Amino acid sequence: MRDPDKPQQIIEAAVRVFARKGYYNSRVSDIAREAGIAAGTIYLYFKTKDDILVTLFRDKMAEFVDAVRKAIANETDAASKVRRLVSLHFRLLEEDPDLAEVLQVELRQGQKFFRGASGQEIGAYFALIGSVLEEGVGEGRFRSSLSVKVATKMLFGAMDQMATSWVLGKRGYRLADTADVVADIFLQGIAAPTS
Amino acid sequence: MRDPDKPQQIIEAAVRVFARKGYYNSRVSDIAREAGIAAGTIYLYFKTKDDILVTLFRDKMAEFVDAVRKAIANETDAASKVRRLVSLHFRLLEEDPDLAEVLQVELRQGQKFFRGASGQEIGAYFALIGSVLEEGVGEGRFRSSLSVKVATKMLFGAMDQMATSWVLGKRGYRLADTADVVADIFLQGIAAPTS
DNA sequence: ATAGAATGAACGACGGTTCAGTCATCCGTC
DNA sequence: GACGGATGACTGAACCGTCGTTCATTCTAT
Repeated sequence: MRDPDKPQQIIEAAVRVFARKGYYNSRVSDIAREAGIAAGTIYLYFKTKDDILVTLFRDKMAEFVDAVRKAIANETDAASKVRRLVSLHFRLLEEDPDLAEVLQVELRQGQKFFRGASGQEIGAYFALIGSVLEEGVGEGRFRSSLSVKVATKMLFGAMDQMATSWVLGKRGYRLADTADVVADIFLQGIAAPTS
Repeated sequence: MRDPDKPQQIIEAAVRVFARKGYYNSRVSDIAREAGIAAGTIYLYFKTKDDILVTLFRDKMAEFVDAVRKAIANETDAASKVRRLVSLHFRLLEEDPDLAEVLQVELRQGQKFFRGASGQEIGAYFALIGSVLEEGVGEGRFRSSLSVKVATKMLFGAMDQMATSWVLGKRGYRLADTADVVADIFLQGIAAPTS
């Protein structure tokens, strides 16, 4: 009988392999070996090699955004939500370095060549950040003149670059330890002038 | 006689082709056709396909960093330098959309798989940004407690994401028009508390 | 005439995908 | 309980199209 979570196992194997060698330098047979199955078996669960990457993006990003959404739901004010978001963003990547590698490095290729695939989920993350910022503007804590779109991209970009540097570097420090500094600078940047 | 700027022509052709299809989906013969030469000719000037990408990165990044360095040299205070840097960063990418596409999308792959190649030049850009921030701290305009390393990555990441969004989007607006907003938020974020 | 630049057809390696065969599991029959 | 056939997951060697790269030949400039 068909193993119901074999696709998941293949995805997990693919994350490890892609993290090590990158998508285009990974062989389907590498993924198969990593998953402990034959190359042909992968084609029982995925249409093509591309399909593996697309599914990986979709699953992992959706999971990621969901975790962040749940975590900030409890916080009461927008500033706290931003702090929590940054902290969790870093923590999630730090806890799964292979996934971090894949998301950080392959994501852009993904956005370009599998647009519809991951675009949805990335968009959801941007929307989530944007809604928090809107909330802060409503509270009067963030500048009323704030361009939420720009600020959203800036925060995401800042976090993303922190993560990328951490991934590409030797990982000689704890990424999550920088969360407060990042949140501080960003929050001060968008804060309403103290009346 | 060997044409002395044929390598340059090949690089320019490669930028256009990579922008269109991405590195791994581009054929050496595509680059040759784009450059109006035969495939074999490329191998008179470049050792391998990888070599084209590496050289492209090195040349273009060095050029980029140099342009920025020169532009900010005139400005008197650190804040103005930051404004000028952001503005030029966006303008340079906007003026050469193909290059923007390649740098934004392929750069990470590049950093990972051709590390030594582009790493040098990227590092130079980070160092340049960092030195401006140090200067601002020295002036007392930026927080004395500022983590320059973190702030550098945040600014770069913010600019990078603005550019990436612009590239991946329909380019329905002027990237350079957002430069002031970005600089404003960042500068307020790192500003010293008003005494 | 000669040198060296350019050509592009051909080569060979590579790797995604397929599919004929194997094997494990289940179920009906005796 | 034993047998055997049916089902379908799984295998992995082989296939085949795709390029990166080479090199014998042609072209061009001096």
